[in-house]
Amino acid sequence: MILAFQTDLTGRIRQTVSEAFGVTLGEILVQTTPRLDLGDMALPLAFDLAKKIGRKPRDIAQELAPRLASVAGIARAEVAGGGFINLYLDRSAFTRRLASFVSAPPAPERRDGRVIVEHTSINPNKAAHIGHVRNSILGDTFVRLLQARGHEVLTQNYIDDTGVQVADVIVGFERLEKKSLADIRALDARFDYYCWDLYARVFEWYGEDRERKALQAATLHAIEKHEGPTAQLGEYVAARIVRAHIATMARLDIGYDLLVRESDILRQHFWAKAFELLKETKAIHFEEEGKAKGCWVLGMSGSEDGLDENKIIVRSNGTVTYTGKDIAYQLWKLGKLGLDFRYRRHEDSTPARPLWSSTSGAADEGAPHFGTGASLVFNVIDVGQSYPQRVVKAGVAAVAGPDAAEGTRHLGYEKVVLSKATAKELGYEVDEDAGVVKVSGRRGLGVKADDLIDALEAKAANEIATRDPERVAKDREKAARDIAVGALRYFMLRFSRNRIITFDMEEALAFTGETGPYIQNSVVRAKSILAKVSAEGHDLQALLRRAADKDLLGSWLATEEGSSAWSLFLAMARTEEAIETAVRTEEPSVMTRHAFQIAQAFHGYYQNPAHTVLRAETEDLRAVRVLVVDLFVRHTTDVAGLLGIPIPDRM
RNA sequence: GCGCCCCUAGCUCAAUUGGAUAGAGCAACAGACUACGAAUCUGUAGGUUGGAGGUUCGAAUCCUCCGGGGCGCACCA
Repeated sequence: MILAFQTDLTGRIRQTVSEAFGVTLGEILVQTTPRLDLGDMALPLAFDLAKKIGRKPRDIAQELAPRLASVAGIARAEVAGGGFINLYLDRSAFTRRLASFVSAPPAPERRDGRVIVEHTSINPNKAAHIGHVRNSILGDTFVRLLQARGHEVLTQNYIDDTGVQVADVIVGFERLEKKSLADIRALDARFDYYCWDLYARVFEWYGEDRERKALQAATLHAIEKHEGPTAQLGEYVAARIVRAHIATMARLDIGYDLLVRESDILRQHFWAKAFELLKETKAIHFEEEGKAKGCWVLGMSGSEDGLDENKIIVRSNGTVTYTGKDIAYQLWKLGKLGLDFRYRRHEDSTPARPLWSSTSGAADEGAPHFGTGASLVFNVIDVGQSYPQRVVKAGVAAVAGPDAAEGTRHLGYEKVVLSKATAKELGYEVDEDAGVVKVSGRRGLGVKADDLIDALEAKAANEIATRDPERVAKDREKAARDIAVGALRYFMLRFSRNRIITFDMEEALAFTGETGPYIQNSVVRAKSILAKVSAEGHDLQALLRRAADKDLLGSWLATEEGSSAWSLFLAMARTEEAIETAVRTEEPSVMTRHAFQIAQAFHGYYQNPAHTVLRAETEDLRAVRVLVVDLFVRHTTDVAGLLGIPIPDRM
């Protein structure tokens, strides 16, 4: 609710400054003050103005402050420091505005143009691990934030079902285990876990005899040709693993609208079309000599980032590289390819969350048209892929122009490594000199996503059992699931994207301090207060109406208790701003900190025994306290929802 | 060699993108349950922001140099 307020405010400031100094201001920065007793908002604009009109910042501030004090919603304005103008809000009016906003949040204004977010995109050859979890949680949360900003979002998960990683597992099944499709179908072990081990074994097996590595290329070729038993096997294995990944991510409340399979990109001849476009626009050229003789290369020298490099797109044997396929895919996302997939409903589609898949078979009737193009595309891919992502962007720029390239965003994030302690705990051999341990799919080294979630659930169930032994098992399990999800999502989001996360089991399992469960706990407590007040015969609605009185609120907010509540109100009002910042800076961690700050403000308020609702000295006090708790519950449930953090009934 | 990222309290991270006295969590220490559930709260201690220069009203943030660590620069994906 703060954005509309600030828009009004900056409009008035612009007008006032223009009248007083005849200067038109650009962007007007509205900041927070270091401490609440210095005011609720701070304006550093006198510093900029000082340069423009050649006067001292403090003098300018002195002159402006009294004029701003008359703006609606501002109680008073003071000059502080070298020339800050600090604004004190009309707490009563602001709180009433907040209350109506929170009890009936307006739908965000719809923005033009569709946004595509691609995330997860795990190779379909083994179980998901913690690195993938970071990707998916980051992407899913960003989707939620975009939607909260009014964007229409299409969430995609790219399935590289014709890649070498799948081929490796197929080599394992065919050569190492001598299994047929029927044998594999009959496997009733956890399939993604089975393949995790098999994949590691295949690399050991390759290592024993160099000749064996040739099987990888042959198998890949068979899969790409989409003929014969090996290709059938590849299709089956990839599809089954994808379903395992979907199930894993569903535990974290992560879903998709569309799965795009690389095999369909090949069979719909997306690349052939993209190749034409790249040639037409002279984005790529044929290399007659030198290192890349006989290849089609994309020149990067003319690109904006000034890289003086060439990237091979078509090999001398005529096959296209992954980067080339990615350019085709990216052009499709932007609606610039002129081709579309056919679509079928996926097996894991539900009425609540429809899921579609690209297909080269028959299209389902009534399937949506996903290929109409997006104005903005976010690719959630680890930061190690920055270079190929830049190449893709350069290709897009050449074919579709600078706007399309600008709409192609790499939402990069650093990797997740294991702490030494956790690696040891998992039974891996650890080099004593190493500070951390890198995960390695080839060596089967890493923490599987489902194992991690299981561990979190077990720990949460344990905690509940010690605190609340009477609790029935079913109820306990549901709460444990919610807590596990809250803990994991918060943990993966609280770091900036460019931070390497050193994953430590003990740290990830923590439920105290700056964690998801801290936020969940604050809301659960608040809800239990409301339930109790209601159970004692108080009418919550009547109390809320009573609290809405302007004078009652005004005088109470001036008290010490009111100030404590005020800091909470102000924090809640800033949610809109936090969402805007998180989306603009493409940094979801902004939101976790914001949520934590709100929860912390509430804990600070309600923990004070002098602020008890049940034993309130007067009905007026009970009324305003109910207002605090009620607003907090409603609002924080929504904020947690933006982070994908569920609120259990009890915990 | 070239490019990108990181270095902030003992540890893990923030700092509204150049703003006020650099803040949180964990760990440590001292307190608070006869109080709407203590997964909580209150307090104490902890800093030459890797180092040195520079830019300006103002620098953790921008520039230059140096040091330490990580990643990328495939006819792999």
